[in-house]
Amino acid sequence: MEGPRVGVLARRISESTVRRLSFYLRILEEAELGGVGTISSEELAERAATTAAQVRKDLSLFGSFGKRGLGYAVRQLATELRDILGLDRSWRVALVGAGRIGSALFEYPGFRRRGFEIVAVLDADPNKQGKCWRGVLVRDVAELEHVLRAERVEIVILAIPAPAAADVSARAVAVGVKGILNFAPMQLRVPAGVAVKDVNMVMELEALSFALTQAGRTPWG
Amino acid sequence: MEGPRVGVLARRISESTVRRLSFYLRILEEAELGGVGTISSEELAERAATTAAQVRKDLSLFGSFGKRGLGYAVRQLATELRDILGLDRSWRVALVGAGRIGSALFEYPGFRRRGFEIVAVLDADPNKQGKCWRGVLVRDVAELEHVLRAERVEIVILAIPAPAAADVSARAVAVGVKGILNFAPMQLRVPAGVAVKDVNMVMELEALSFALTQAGRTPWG
DNA sequence: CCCGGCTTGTGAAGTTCTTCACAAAGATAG
DNA sequence: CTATCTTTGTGAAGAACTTCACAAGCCGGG
Repeated sequence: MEGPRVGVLARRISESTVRRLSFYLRILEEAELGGVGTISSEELAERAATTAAQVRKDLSLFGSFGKRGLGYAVRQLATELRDILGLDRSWRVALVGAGRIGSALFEYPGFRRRGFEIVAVLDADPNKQGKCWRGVLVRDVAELEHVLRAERVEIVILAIPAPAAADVSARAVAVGVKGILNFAPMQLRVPAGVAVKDVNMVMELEALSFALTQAGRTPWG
Repeated sequence: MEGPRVGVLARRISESTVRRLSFYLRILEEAELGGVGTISSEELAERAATTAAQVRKDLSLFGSFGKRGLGYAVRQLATELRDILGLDRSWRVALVGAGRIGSALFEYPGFRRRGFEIVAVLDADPNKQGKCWRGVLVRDVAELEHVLRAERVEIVILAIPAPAAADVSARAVAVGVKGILNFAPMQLRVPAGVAVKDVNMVMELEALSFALTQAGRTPWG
């Protein structure tokens, strides 16, 4: 009804834009809960800690969703963004690594709320295998290929130590997984067409350390 | 002995550069363990999934650490990078939120290994308060200011739900904390001079969802 | 001691991302 | 119905980041 979606996507969308789109969506959903019907790029920008021009530019990459003089319809824009981000469906996710981080991720309600369903859990430790986590059996990581296929897994979360990550990643890719969320502190090598996102908490702390160190070294600290 | 450190830092260092520096450091430490004495920008680039020119540019922002015709001395460059990143010391960290994520973070050995010492844990839940985690008492978050001051905390990790994050963040900043690692899915507002890093796992999954959705929509999927 | 091969450090060019600024268009009031 | 006010969408300008390309410097061999 509005601008075309698919055709527009010839241009490459930057990672920062995608990150902001996620952010806008979260803000819109909050606003909708608060009963807000319409929102301007200015308001959206303020809550997302960016500029109004940036908001409009980001959205304009995918179409024309606003009304001049009025702003954006909150509910409609949220729907558009969910559609753009591929969140208008659910994703079948496997969690590899049933240690502390894996277990925290499994219990985290935010994933399911967004349609990411953890349909399989795997671990190399025999003591963890066979346990049942809220209806999901913890399987042997040796069965990875079988489980991924049987459960039609699309995204794999790696919550395992670095040395094991490369192997598991390669095997997952080999059976057709196209998305990996990697918590292991190492760079995964994947063929083109496979998306990897890294979450590296130590690196984030190191960036803080750098910032704090700089502050101490510069006069405007 | 080499180029000056402090003087060079007039120019702003981009976030991506800092991220890569952390990465280089990790690679160098691996190489050192492997007994490698010298490494070229080319090799470093390959392992960090970037380009040789990028590596040299990043490093050149802080000085001249290499030898032409030879490369970089692994051990020496690692030391330089630790110094640049402020990792030649230890940091006193408080963890707010003793839930699943908080507990996983507390147990994660990577933090301590890099000099980030969790010297205080706080939670709002009376059932968790009073417990002892490896020698660290879980305190009431109501005592935040007192604990942060008493323990001389420099960095706070927020592993609490979004609604509580803004309040705790403001109180931490008020007693002089200059660095915050935020796991809550919300944008914190902090005054200039305070560094915030966000870790948002749902957003990372959403970025994967976008990438996978795009792949399906484009011919070169 | 000199020469050829290799690798750094860095201006310049190229690319990508962000901000500016304004025409176009819908809303509202009179 | 017109005038005015608001806000979008978007070329163009500007800023930031990356890649190129090459002079300068170091090493090892003859």
